[in-house]
Amino acid sequence: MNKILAQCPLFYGLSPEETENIFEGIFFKTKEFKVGEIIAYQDEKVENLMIILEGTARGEMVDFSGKTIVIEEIESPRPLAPAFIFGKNNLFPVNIVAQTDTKVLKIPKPEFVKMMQKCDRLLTNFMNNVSGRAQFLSQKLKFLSFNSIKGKFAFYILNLAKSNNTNNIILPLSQSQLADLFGVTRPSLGRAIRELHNGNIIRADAKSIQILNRSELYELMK
Amino acid sequence: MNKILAQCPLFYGLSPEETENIFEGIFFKTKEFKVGEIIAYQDEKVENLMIILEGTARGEMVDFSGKTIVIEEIESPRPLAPAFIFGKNNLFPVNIVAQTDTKVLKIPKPEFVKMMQKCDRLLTNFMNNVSGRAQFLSQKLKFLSFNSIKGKFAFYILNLAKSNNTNNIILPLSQSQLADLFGVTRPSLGRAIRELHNGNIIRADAKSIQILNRSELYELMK
DNA sequence: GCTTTGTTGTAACAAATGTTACAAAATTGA
DNA sequence: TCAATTTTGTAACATTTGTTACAACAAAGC
Repeated sequence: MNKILAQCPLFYGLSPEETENIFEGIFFKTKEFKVGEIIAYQDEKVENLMIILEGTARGEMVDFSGKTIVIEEIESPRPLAPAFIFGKNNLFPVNIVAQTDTKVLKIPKPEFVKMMQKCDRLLTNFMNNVSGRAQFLSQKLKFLSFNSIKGKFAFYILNLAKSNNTNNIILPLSQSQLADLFGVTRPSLGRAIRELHNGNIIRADAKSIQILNRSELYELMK
Repeated sequence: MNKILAQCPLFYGLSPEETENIFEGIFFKTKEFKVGEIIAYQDEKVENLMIILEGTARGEMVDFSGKTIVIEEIESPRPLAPAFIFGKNNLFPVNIVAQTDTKVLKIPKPEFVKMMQKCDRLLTNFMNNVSGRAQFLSQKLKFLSFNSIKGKFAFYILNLAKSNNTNNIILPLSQSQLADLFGVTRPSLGRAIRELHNGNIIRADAKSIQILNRSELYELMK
């Protein structure tokens, strides 16, 4: 088991011996699920840290109509919904279904707290995991907050320009991919780019973009 | 200081003596800022847990709708950007500005880790805080993913109906307030409600809503 | 009662974006 | 090289939402 766990983000940087040590005196169990079985139910309280040891699971979002949509695949060895173990509303956000036969490690929450107190590496790994998720969501929300396509595009190319420290950018994605990323349609994005070009805010030629008027771009992000 | 900290979410449930104890042997410092001074810069690396002991600070945040940027006030005693201390991209998400003269407690990250390992209450308090934020963001993002006004409204009233277990709902907010919540304009929301009414999906009379066709509402949420 | 204030209903028009469709250009593979 | 595929440019039209404005109505306070 410890070999498997070494690949898990929560146990990064820990040798099998250290991991062995952390589990010393800790109560935990493993449980197996057949294909299609539900590992955890939406809105069920999260009482354990669950780590997939073998197999694959998927998070199914069940909408009101009962029609299911697959959102995410969780491969071994990865924790299930780590951001929902603590917090005020610590319920599984979605149903978790076994996509193959799976083996799951279950550690009760108080036991996991003990483990983190024993090992600062485990503590920071877990923190990094949960915080990383909060940061990811925060970014995504910020991105959604630019309400126009031009605003999103402005934000996008200004970031590219910042990291390259230049006014000339080569778009690393096709317009279709960008449109998907922005959650808009491809022709709409194309039109937005064209309008920025015609307004002399950027010069756009296929994948190559030159920034002509930075302050206008900032303006669009408001 | 310990009296102040007792009011801070991270130190909930801890007596002044326990708090005293946790700080034993921990390196930390306090720093004071005048009105208008910048306490932390956007994109600056977060190396310390910072807690406002006196005064108020403000940061710019995205609101519920994701559309308007509002100024969030951070009053003492509260931690600054706790979700950005750990994680891969641990940079301050926004500028944090002193709104009054403020006094800030700074605890270096490794020292804070030590503190959490000493005290499981502090550990779970911190976890609850960060996880709570991830859960909050997750909810907001889900809400934003309903791209039409009708979809948002459908989601809203179905949730109300679920918690009351009925088809008859009294809206607890005015249309203006709802519109703000959804990040849309009041007439647009009014029109959406009217159209649902005319389509015999709901019966709407001022604040009173009756659900006539659930499956249509589910459909709108896609 | 009356006035004030806030809430709701509604309409005309503007702006932004989606939808569909097609052609030109670029890229890729054989 | 050449055909097939992907990417890009663009247009016409539909849909959604925002903007502005005003009237009807209700609630609250005097």
